Amino acid sequence: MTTVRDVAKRAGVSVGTVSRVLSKNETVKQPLKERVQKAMQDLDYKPNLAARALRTSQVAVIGLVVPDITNPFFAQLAKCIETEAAKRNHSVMLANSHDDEETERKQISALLDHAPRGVIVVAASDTGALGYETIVPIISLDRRFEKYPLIATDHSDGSAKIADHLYDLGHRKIAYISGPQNTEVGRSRRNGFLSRIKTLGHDGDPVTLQVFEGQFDYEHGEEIGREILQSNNFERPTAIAAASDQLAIGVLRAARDLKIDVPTELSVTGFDDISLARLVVPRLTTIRQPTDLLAQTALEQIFEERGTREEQALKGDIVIRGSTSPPSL
Amino acid sequence: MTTVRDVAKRAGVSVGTVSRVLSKNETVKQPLKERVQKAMQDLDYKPNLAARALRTSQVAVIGLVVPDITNPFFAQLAKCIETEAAKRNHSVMLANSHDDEETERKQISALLDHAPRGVIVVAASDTGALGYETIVPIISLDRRFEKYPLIATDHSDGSAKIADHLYDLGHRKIAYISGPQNTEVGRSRRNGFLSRIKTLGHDGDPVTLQVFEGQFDYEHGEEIGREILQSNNFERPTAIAAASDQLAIGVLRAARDLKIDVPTELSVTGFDDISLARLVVPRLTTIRQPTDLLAQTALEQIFEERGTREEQALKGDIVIRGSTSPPSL
DNA sequence: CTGAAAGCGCTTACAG
DNA sequence: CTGAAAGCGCTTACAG
Repeated sequence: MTTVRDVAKRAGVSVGTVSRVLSKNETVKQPLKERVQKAMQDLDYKPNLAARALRTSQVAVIGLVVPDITNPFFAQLAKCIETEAAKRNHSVMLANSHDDEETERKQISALLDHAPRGVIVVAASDTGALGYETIVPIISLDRRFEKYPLIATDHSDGSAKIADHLYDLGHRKIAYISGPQNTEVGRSRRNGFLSRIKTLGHDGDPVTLQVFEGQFDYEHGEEIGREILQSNNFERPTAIAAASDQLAIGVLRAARDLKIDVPTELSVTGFDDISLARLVVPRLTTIRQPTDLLAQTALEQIFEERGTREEQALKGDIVIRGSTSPPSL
Repeated sequence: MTTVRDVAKRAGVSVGTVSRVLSKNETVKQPLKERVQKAMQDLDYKPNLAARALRTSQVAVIGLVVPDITNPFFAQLAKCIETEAAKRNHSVMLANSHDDEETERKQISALLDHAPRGVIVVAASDTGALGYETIVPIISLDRRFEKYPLIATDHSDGSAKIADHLYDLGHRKIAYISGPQNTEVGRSRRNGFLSRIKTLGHDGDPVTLQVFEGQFDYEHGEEIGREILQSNNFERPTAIAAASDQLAIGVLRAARDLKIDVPTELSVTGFDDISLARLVVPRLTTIRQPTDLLAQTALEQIFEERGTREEQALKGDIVIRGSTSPPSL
């Protein structure tokens, strides 16, 4: 293991000087700097990160806690965060909360023990809390954790876009499958959708609306989808808007099982635009969450020097694909 | 920040003793030990991991490099690894190689700088290499990295099981879509399938076989699937075995587009058993990779003290679902 | 602009 | 069985 001492010796300078060129401190003059850099190269010097961390109480790591990395949307988010962190020469420590508050608290705590540059949390629920203060900046991503500033897609706006789209197509009997109402995302998406539909129904034709609730996953989509579609034909909606792509894909599966054709007999929409959304049959109309931008913004907030970290809501765009069409008469 | 000194002072012992109860060194007698533990609790003491790392040249972290965390199989693997690591109070540092050797090398290098307990690599390709030695144990998972011991499913055995299944159902015109042949997984799965089919065809009815090659992803499955299925009916195979679930799901999509019913007109099989496999329409017959066991074994190898790290091939089971049936006449 | 030196918080031989 | 002390490799005031 070569150390600053070895480098200093070879370059004929003090360890302080070596450290200063390492930290890109501009006070070291050109000729000396080059000599040191050459010595580092010759010796294939790599700084000991633990020693640096001990001195600076800071390690070039970003902690990331997600409910479940197996969820395609969180995987997408994790990938973007890793990419953004790498641009700043930071590594990412990943932990799953398994949608459990207690596990979440422990995971965050474990990450904080490493003294990371910051922690990004996609919260398991609304009520999770750390229970103590920390100097490490914490940012909520997609789903708010405790009091920490949230970077997220404007769920309400996105859902309203879906409402507009379905209404414009002519749908007047619509079912909405919301996410869990004990989460902010679940509520925002639902409120955004419902209030827009109500406005439209008030100003124009009346709209018949059914609302259901479930976890954001495939299984609930399939189950609730079947429930909705098995009601007799007269009551059956012509469109189902789901609060996530996974829910929507579950609905597609239920429709297929019941021999209900999408989109001729039923329109289906999702939210997120996971990569699967354009692979299912038919391809899913949905709201694209700007994952790159979410990740980028979250990282920016962490590296924000002036301590003015703030909430940010980013707009998502609607992506219209084959799963929606005008209702058949 | 409370330190060992604070704890020592409060407990009326030396810092050495505090450190010894911390490291579960059994030499500290019961009464003293309890006094120290009480002091730690009272002061809410948390050890400084950086300081510990500096002394021991070791941090409680497992590095994990995957080609792309967005790939559902790797996400599954990552989740299991995180769970296993947590059992040993280790955190996981995640990096994506984006299927690029150069990035992979850099990512592994960056992880090694943190002096982790071990690094697990799911290689991007066969030819990637680190180019230098390290004392940190490195384990290849699923796809071999350089010379490092590989923990993987017995791909050849799994593929042979698929071959048996299709042959037993009565398929005699079969297409195989292999993964990239510059990867060991790609080759093992292909060889396992082809050699079993050839044996069966030799001992029993002859089998007509077409072989294609692509990346392991959805897009290639769809593209190659379309190519296969658009050949005139006479030549069209009655079954397509794909080297991964993602490929198989792409094939399902192509079949759907071409109005070819699965399984009545075409049987389709995958490999991996990603969670999506039981959600597509129809549900996919595939080989279940024992992800928990893979993760567990990889971790065991890393923590193997006696330095006798060894290769291991774990059997995968066939999961028969709706995407396969006897060929129609 | 550069060097000498202190010290971050821990672990671990070394005594006793 | 426990304490006193050295030292891991770095960064950063403090001098000069």
